[in-house]
Amino acid sequence: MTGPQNTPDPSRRNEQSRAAILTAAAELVAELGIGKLTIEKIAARAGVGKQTIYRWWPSKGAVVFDAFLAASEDPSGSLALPDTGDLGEDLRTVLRLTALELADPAFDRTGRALTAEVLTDPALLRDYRERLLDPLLTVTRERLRTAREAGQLRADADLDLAVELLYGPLYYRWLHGLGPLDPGYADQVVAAVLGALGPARD
Amino acid sequence: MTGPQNTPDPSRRNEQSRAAILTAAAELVAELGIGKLTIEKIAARAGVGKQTIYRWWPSKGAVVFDAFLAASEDPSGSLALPDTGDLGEDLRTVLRLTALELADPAFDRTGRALTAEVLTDPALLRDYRERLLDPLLTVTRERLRTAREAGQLRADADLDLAVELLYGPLYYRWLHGLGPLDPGYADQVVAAVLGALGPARD
Amino acid sequence: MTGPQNTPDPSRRNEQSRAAILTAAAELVAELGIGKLTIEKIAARAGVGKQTIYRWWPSKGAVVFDAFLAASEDPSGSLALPDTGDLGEDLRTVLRLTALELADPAFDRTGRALTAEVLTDPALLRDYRERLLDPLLTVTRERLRTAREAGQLRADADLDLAVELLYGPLYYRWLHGLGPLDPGYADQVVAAVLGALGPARD
Amino acid sequence: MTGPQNTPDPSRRNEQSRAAILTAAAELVAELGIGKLTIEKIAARAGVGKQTIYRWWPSKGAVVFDAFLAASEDPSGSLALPDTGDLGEDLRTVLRLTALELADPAFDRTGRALTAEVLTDPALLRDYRERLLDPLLTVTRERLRTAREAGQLRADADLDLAVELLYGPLYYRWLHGLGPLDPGYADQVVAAVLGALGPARD
DNA sequence: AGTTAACCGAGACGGTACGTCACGTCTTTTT
DNA sequence: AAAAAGACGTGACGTACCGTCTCGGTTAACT
Repeated sequence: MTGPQNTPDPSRRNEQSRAAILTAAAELVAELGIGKLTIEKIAARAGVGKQTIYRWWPSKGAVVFDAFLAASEDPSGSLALPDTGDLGEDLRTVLRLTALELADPAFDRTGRALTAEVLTDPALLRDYRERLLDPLLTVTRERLRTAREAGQLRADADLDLAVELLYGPLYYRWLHGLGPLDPGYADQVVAAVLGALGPARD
Repeated sequence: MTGPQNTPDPSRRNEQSRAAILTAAAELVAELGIGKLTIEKIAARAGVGKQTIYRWWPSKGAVVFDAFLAASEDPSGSLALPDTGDLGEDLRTVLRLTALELADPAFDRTGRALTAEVLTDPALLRDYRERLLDPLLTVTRERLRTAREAGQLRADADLDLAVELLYGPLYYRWLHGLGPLDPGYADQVVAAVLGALGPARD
Repeated sequence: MTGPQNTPDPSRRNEQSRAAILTAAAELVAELGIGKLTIEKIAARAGVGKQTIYRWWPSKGAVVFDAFLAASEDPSGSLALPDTGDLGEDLRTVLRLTALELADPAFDRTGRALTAEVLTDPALLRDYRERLLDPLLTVTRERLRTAREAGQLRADADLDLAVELLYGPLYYRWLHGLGPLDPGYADQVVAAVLGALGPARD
Repeated sequence: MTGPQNTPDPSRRNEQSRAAILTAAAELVAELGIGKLTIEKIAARAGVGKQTIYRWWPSKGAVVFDAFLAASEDPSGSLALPDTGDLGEDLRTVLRLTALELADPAFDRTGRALTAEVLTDPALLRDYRERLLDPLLTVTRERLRTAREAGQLRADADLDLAVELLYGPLYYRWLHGLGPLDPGYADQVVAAVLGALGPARD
């Protein structure tokens, strides 16, 4: 699923095997971390031949990534930010949730492993962008655009910059373990961004 | 060097071997990336026994990290931000340099590999914090503190937040390949931070 | 063909596939030897599904053996030794031809591979005996019997022994690479057998 | 041990591992035959890494052959034929023993497997010749030479031929399962050879 | 003529073994 | 005592084939 590189005819694919592999991968990455995870262990746990994994995925990282996606991808297909009319409130809601997820110890190991994998493998990064990151950034940007049109942001506010100012610091703090990722921090970041890009105050 | 845990008597250490190992590691990580790098290849290239590496370093990542440090650590021992009196100018200088380094394709592979390693190995992260990141954040914070005392930032500006607002977006953009890391972007970030935390405009 | 054990209805068999398989097997065994030969390669070269091979043959050796037979089996169905009336001359003719074939480098690899297969697989050995070896030994024995009745061999000559004295040494020399398999050697063997079992000389 | 091709420094070899490997190979070939025997099973049974096998032997056949040799090679270093002065008696002794060994069902499987391996692998055949077959043929030839000098064989008897006339038929009968390998058969062969190459009877 | 059953090509599947690589430990010899 | 060298047990790699199993598609033979 990760890449449409040169996989065989997908219509002949065994759906049970695919699901068993993703389940096994998800369990094992939580148990062992990605470093100790091996294709052989995934195959064994899934009750599947190794070749069945190699046939459909190009790398260990791709399997794990798919397993992660299978669990987290919004099945409804649509990702949406709240829009109460109050930009600050909406952004606080989103960033608080983001902070909460990053702060979850259960997420930490998997998240770091996946991040490391994604940063290091250009193909995975592309996939990650397309399937998770870009959609998130886009809906955020759209929420900001609505706000800008409503005069809640400066008319010349750069929305790409705004988005990175929102998520970048959280991510930075999380990866480097610089401090607590609590709702207060999320609020601080939102306040700073609004202070920087909100309507002129004089 | 990375882990001062329970290494043997360092006074008997062979300095030539140490240097050869770090040089070989640096070369190999540039040639192969960290994934294809192995202790055996480092030993072979350095003309050194494997045990000599295992004796002094706890992991492959630690060797690479040391090799990276040996090349980049400020030998003068002191890291400093410029202080021209104009905070904006000084921050632009620093962030432009940071952006320049991140944008350097030669740095990209090594930087990503190292980042992945560091994020994934708590011991390495600690080391990275102590020897590279914290000093950088500290000098930045100190420059901001000076500025705050000079009235160039709000009196209630949170300096930890400020630092993360500065570096976070660059890092975020770099890791995810979201856009160009050019001087203009650095300037935008600085402007936003000053807009958010600068003295009240009314 | 090899095993009439429990194969499906032979009337529905696709003759083109059968021929393509035997041809492919013969080519591949010459190119690769029997060790590197695989059912999958035969199927691929013959443009045939693997199941079509498994349906009709019990083992790789059986396919190869059939391929060999298809090429060498006397299609006239009758194998005969010359009978000029002079036993020595007739035996020399046969053994010289046998030596010639064994000495042919093109035969060497295939012959050895097939021999190894046959010696090792009792079912194949049975087949080999029935379809190739026994007929040969029988006609040889019959020629000797005629000669014995004509007084050219001792009346008490053991014909089974005689046959093995004729073929055994050639085979032994060939398999072990003990010396040249030339007409002279064939003649020597014949002379020895006639010396041993010919009519008493006193 | 089989081939001095490009193995590492033998002085550093672990003798315990070597012995364990040969023992395991011998046991397994008797239990499973050579076809079902695998390097992995040998390694597992011997409690040894696969690499330790690959380091010292070039092929599965070579290991098995070494195992066979280790068990059967005359440790005294000298192989000898009896010499009672009566050639017929001495040859009967040897051929009867040979027939006995070949007829032993316990030897049959291993012997056939080994023979197949040896016939098929030129390097193994060379080894087999040098270490087992040639010494046997040589001592036999020497016994015949002594007899020829004593006038028990024709002066012009070809000793290479004689040797092949002795062993060839036994081997032929054994490999093809043509008949019983009993002392009587051995005696018949000896009688024939003496009849052919013994002193002229008129 | 329509149905049915077998063969056929293709190739995915759960497995086993391959031969290689690197791990981290160890032993031997040299410096 | 540290170091170069490298054999060792371990275990994972990614590949090759095994023999079995669907899956459509043809191709007889039998209603």
